[in-house]
Amino acid sequence: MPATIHDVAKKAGVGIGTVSSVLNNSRPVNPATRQKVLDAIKWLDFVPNPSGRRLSMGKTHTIGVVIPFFTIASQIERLRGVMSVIAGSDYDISLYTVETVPQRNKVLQRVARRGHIDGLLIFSLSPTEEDLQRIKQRQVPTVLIEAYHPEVHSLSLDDVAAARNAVEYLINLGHRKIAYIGDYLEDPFGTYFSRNRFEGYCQALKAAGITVDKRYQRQGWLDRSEARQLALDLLQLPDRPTAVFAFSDEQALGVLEAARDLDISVPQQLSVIGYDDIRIAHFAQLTTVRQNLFDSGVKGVELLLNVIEHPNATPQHIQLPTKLVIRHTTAPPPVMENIL
Amino acid sequence: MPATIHDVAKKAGVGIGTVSSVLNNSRPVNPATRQKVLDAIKWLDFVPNPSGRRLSMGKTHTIGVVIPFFTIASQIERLRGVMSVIAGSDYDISLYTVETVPQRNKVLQRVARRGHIDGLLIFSLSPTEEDLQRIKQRQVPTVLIEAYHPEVHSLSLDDVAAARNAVEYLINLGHRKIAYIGDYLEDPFGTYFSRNRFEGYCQALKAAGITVDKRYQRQGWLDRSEARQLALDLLQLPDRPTAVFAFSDEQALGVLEAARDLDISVPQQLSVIGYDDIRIAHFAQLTTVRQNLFDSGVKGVELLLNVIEHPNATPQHIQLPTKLVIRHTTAPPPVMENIL
DNA sequence: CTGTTAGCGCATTCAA
DNA sequence: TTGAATGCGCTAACAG
Repeated sequence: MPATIHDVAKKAGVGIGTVSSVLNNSRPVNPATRQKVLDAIKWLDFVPNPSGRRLSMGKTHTIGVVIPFFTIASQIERLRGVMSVIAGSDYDISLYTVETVPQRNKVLQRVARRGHIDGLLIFSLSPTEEDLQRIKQRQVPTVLIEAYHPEVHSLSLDDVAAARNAVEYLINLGHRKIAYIGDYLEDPFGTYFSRNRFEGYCQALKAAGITVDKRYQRQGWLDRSEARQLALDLLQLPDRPTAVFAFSDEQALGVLEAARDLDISVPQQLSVIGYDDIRIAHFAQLTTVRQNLFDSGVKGVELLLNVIEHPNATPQHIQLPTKLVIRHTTAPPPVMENIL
Repeated sequence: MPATIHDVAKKAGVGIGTVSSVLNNSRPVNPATRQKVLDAIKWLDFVPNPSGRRLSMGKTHTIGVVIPFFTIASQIERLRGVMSVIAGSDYDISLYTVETVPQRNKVLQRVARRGHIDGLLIFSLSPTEEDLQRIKQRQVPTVLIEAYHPEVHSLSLDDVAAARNAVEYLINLGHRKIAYIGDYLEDPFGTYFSRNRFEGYCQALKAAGITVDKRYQRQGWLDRSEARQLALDLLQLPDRPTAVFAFSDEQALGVLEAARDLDISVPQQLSVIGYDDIRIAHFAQLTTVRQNLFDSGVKGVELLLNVIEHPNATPQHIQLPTKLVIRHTTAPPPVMENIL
């Protein structure tokens, strides 16, 4: 059995209060006594049991990180950002991945409460009204990343503008037949950004007087292989699009794979734009909307740590910048098309 | 403040022992009483405080997962495997990423003890003798994945054979000038597999009577951009290699990027083999040594859960299979070379 | 400056 | 079948 604070106290010939004091610097201790305690701690290889400490202090020193779509590279980049700041703090990270609705509910209903975690960092999941009531009632410090609710702190992107921007770029290159491959507009997790990106896509088309063509829209899971199937279908249309705007880099990569399957050269015959700028995007030379994913994780925990200290602060909503990164999967549409 | 077991007991008009009994099914409870308790629990939205439970039971219901090189895609795949089985258990995951030696030590010295976690899953980090003494002395159930020590349960690959196999494949294609780009043979974390893969590389060359040429060996961090630099250098050698065997897919991708920078076509002028078969490898059409990463995570926790139940089992060492996946970055060397 | 004690929330033992 | 009491390891308040 590991040593306890009592063992240390006995070994050092002092009371446990003194040991606790040197452990936490919670009150002045005579240097000589302190040294005795320190020696005992070292001798016994003592580290305080966190459960005892938690119970006593009513703090868990743990942050719950809730991540859906864990297969998606962008989530990992965010998590890396989170870990980089946590490593320098005295918090632990409890990881909750969400792949199904029951999992989502389990986390939000059972775990998201005081006594379990000190704060909750939620990626890409916008809380429902019901969730929100729970969170507020339980007073769990919460920060959303890439999600939004007016009453919860959040970091998010101006998805509408970013998507509109990307599609405008395609239009300026001369494209008219621009397809959209995205997530389901209404997904069971209650995300909202698919709607926003689609909205931006529509806005750009309308502003340019291009009719929004249903045939050029496809929905699927945030998954490369599914996007590939959708793109395969899309690219075999009699009047196939000359450009595709994808909801995410993962899906854009699926489109690139489909183009390769069909011997359609990119960007000569087909332009592709993604979203996120995950690390593979660079390798694939993908034109994409960059969001600084690592940074969003860093900023997210920093905000959460702040909220834990000041629980009653009014909700902040930080907009993270995006930027269109032009690489080599976009070009003007084939000339043939323009002549016809 | 959240409801406690006392609140439930009062609300239901019973003692806390009874509440605990229905919570844990630890002893028979009269159906009517049980229902009263259940109603109170639901009414109060009560979930037991884990710190209390932990302290009382001496179990944390938490598994620590230690992951170095978190930027590397292969680690994420393993973690996904871990999460997939944890989701169905009543364990939580505490994530510890290790990017520096102090971080490594902090985890192994402070966190790796009973009372903090019930078990430890360590990726890609072989414990030193000193680490081992600590682990054994503290009796922390531990499983290593892609690492090895005779006295700790482990899942690993026959790296030597897998690497030899890959290089033999290159030799059979006709290559003679085969370079190796790898991790540092002695890294500060105490991994060992870089040595093994390098050993396999050397074995294959020697068996074919090819001299192992120092000029064709490069070492760097497990990182794509660094591998790219190394490859840039390698490929500008006066008598440049016709094939590169990389320690990991990440590094192989760096080699591909370097080849692209230098307008060297793959596989016509240069063959490249990676290791891991991370998801990008498929997109990049990379020939690689496949290890089932997701599965290694699954098997790893399953073993750990088992060890937690049976702490005194003799150490198991499971060898995971590998397989050379031939895609489109390998081909016979350029004909010119053979003529000369 | 320091030892003692109460209490954090729970599981579990001992009585009843 | 159940209630009350004990202790898990710790922090913090209290008393000296």
